[in-house]
Amino acid sequence: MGNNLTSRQQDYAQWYNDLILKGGLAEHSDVRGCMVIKPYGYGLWENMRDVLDKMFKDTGHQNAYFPLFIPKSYLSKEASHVEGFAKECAVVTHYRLKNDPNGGGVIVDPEAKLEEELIVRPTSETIIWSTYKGWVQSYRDLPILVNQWANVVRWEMRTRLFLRTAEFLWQEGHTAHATKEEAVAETVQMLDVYAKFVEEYMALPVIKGVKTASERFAGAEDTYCIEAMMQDGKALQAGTSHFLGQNFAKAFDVKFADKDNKMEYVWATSWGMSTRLIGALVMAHSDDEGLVLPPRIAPLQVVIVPIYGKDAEARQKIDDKAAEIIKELKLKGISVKYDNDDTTRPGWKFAEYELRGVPVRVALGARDLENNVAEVARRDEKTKESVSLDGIANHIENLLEDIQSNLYHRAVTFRTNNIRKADNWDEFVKILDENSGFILAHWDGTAETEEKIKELAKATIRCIPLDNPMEDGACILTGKPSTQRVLFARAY
RNA sequence: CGGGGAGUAGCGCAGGCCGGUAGCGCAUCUGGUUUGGGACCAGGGGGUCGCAGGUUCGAAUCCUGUCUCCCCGACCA
Repeated sequence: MGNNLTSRQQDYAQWYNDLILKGGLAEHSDVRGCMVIKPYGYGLWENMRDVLDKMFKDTGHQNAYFPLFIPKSYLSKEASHVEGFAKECAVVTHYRLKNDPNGGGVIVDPEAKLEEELIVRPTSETIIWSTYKGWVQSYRDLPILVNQWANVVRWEMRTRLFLRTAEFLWQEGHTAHATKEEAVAETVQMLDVYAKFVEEYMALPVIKGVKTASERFAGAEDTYCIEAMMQDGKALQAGTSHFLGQNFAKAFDVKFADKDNKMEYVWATSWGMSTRLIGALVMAHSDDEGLVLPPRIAPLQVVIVPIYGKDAEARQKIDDKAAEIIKELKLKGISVKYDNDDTTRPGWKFAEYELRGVPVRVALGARDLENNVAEVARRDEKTKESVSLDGIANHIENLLEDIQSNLYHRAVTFRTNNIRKADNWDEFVKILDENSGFILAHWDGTAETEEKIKELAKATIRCIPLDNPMEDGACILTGKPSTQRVLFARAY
């Protein structure tokens, strides 16, 4: 054996990198901080995208597309928004190249300087709200429920495949509403959509909550989030939904006449989920043998490996039986590959498909056919069983669902075992150092204390959980009174 | 952007201190035997040593610059 993967124990960060690269999801590009998403990784993204897209449409949203470039002046129209993004913007200053008169290849043509520089979108609120201004006159034009699938660029200092890249793929929903209540309801609804998607399809339990002021999106009144736990106990934000109040409507002067013919500013939301979630998926379920992918979004759900012998006739029988099984599986909408490539041997294939996280593997040999069985192996638990060929497609269909739910429950158990309460500073620090994971603790509610804790313990408030029970207590740092525990963790 | 490490065949690495024209394992190609957990035998191909300068009769090796990646910090989805 020997898959040359770094184990989680050895070096968690290296293990993650190995999985992404050797699992065939992505690789580094020639451009700093950018990655190439390979077909297998993109297949994963397509499945995630398709499911979410349907969920968006089922909640009344439509897709649209806005430009990659944003005039520089737009970004500065909303004060906290520009402050939040200014430090990581790529800027287009020229529109033409020319041959270097000194023979040094092509150079930027200094004659072709843009009058107004363009920002490559780090997010699209500004360009969208400047557009919405023209779309809204009356309450009858509302709500606007639009989503776009796009790439965005944030010039990050330090990048990691999927988790943080300079360019990434995402979706961003941007909605406009007549009332505050409606906008808040939309914000919460989309948070629920994300939570449902991540839990039911990614098999990853999340905690829904609201961000503190300092962790809030630049330009938002409230930022809601779902937080997931990785196997190293660190938190990863899996999706965000923002209630933007009237901030962008005011910045871009988007008003509407209500039923009483009074002019009002529009209420806004925005919400996003990105390719970063692929990183979360990898870190949540995979093991030292490779990727472990939830069946519902795995690019390939089942692989069938024939075990050939010398006998050509027996070989044909295996192919025929495999074709039958494949036909049945496809009728059930299950994706399946028959790997009868004769240049690699079965053992090699077993290891390879484990590395790639294919949920179910079926091995079929002459010996099996004699007994009317096949060997069915599940990736999540790495167990094998002999299954009768009669009704094997049904068996596999059930097995896929079982794997999906097992992954989810495994992740829930892990998270439950790694959420702890801390009632004073010593406990807090001890848990972070010895156990990691999430910590529920009291906080006095001030940004100063939050900042101090971050500085001292490198842990941040991930969120104030929704439906949080009220409980009197004392802040773990200052001892000042607090009415509820908030969720702390070290985070990606 | 600061600190540490690294770039030599598709992948993983040795060689470097002490300069003399590049090697190992895996992969690949051909032929054969094989096939129930990363097969074996025989033969073959593949590298401007990250890039650009410099020193030298001669540079993978020494010097300078530069780019990229990884790890740890500061910043963020």
